[in-house]
Amino acid sequence: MDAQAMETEVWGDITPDAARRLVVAAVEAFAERGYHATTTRDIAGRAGMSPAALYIHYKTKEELLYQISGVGHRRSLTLLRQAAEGGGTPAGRLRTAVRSFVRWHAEHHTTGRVVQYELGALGPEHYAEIVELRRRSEATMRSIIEDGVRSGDFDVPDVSGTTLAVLSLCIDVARWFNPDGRRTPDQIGELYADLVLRMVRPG
Amino acid sequence: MDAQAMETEVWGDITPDAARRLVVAAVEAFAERGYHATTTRDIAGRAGMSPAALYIHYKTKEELLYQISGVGHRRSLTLLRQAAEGGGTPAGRLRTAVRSFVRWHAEHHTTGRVVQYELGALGPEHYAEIVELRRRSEATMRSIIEDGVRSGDFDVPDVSGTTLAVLSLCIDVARWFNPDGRRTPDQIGELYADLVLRMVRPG
DNA sequence: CGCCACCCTGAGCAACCGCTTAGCCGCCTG
DNA sequence: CAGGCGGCTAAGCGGTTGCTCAGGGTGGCG
Repeated sequence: MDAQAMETEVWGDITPDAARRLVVAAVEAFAERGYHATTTRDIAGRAGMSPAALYIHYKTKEELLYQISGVGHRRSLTLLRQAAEGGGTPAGRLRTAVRSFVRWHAEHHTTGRVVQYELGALGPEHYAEIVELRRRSEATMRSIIEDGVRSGDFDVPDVSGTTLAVLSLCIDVARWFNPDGRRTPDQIGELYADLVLRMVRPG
Repeated sequence: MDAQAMETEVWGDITPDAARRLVVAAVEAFAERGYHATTTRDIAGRAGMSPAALYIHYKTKEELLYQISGVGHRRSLTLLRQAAEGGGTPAGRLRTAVRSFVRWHAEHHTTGRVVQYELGALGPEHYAEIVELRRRSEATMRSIIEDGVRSGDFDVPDVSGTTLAVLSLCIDVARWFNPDGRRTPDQIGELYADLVLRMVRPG
C-alpha cells in the first residue's frame, strides 16, 4: 500500500472533498516542517486552494491540528484496545499490541509525526483532551504488561517504567521511519515485538 | 544537582557572560516551544537584553540553534565513545553506554529536546554536520552491540534494527522526562540499561 | 428561468517576525 | 584627560503571518 492509499485510509471519510484535501495537505506539511513552520498559505497551496478557503472548513489553523491529532490518537488507541481485549496468552497480546502499534506508526509515519510531536501547538482545552487519550493508551499498554506479570508470564520489576519504555519504542518509529528504508512496517513491527518480549521475559 | 547547575555544566564555558546567557535562554525557549515558535524577542527577553543584542554575539537565530545542537551532540557522542572504549565485558560496556546516555538525556532534558527534535530547523550545511555526529553516535552504539554478538555474549538477530531501538529508548527520555517525576535520572538509566540488556540477552 | 445557498478567490488588515542601523555609555589605553 | 572601541538599546525596515471580507460563480431547487 503506497503513501497515497495510506493517507486515504486515515482521512478517507472526511467530507466534503475539499476539507479532506486540506487535512491531507496539513498532515504532510506539519509532518515535514512542524506546525509553527507551516503556514496556512502552504497548506492551502498543497491542497490546490487559496488561503481563505481553509477558513470555510476549519475555524483556525489550530483546529486543523486538533482534528489530525484527535483522529490519529483515537486510531492508535483503538489498535491497543483491540490487542488488549484479544484472547490468547499475555505474551500473545503484548506481541500483537506492539506489532500493530509499531506498524501503524511506520505506515502512517507522517500522521504519527504530527500526532506525537506537535502536541505543544495545541490550545489548552484541545491539549487536555489529547493528553487524556494518551493516558488511555498508556493505561492500555500497562494493563497488558500487568496481566503478564500477574500470570507469571512476565518478569517486570518496574511496570510503569517499562510501559513508558515500550511506548517510547513504538512512538519513535514515526520520527525515523523511511519508506525507502530496508525494512517494511511489518518487519519493524515483528522486530520490536520480539525486542519487547525479551524485555519482559523471565530470566 | 538542580536545573540551574545542570545548564551551567553544559554551557558554563561560553564567554562572554552575555553570550552564555543568550544560549541558556535559547535552550529553555527552544525546549519549551520549539525553534519556530520561539522569537528572538523571547530569547533576548529571557536573557534580560534587547533583541538587537542577540546579533552582537550570534550572526543569526539559526546559528544559536546550531551552537546548541553541536555542543549537545558532541557531549552525548563523547559519553558513548567513553563507554565503548571502556574495559570489561560487552555487557558492561552496553550497560554503561545506555545508563550514561539515558542519564544525560534526563539530566539535560531541555538541551536534549532541542538537540533531538529541532534538527529540521537547521540550515543545510549545519544539518549535514549534525547528521554526521548522529551517525557516529549510532555507529558507536552499534559497535558495542556487535562486539557482544561476536563474543557470544549477545543474541541479536538484527543488529542495526536493535541499535536503532536502543537509541530510540535513550533519546526519547528527553521528550518525556519530568524533573518532578518519581524517578531520578540515575534510576531511569539503571532501568533502561537493564531493559536493553534483556533485549540482547541470549535466550 | 430565476433565486438562493454554498464554496471559493483576490485583496487586504493588524500584528508580528528576523534582522539592521544610528547613537549612547562605560571602560580602557595612550 | 581624551579618544577609541566594544557592548548594548531604541527604533525601525521589509517581509510574512493568521485570519477576514466582499464579491463572483456554480449548482440545485421551486
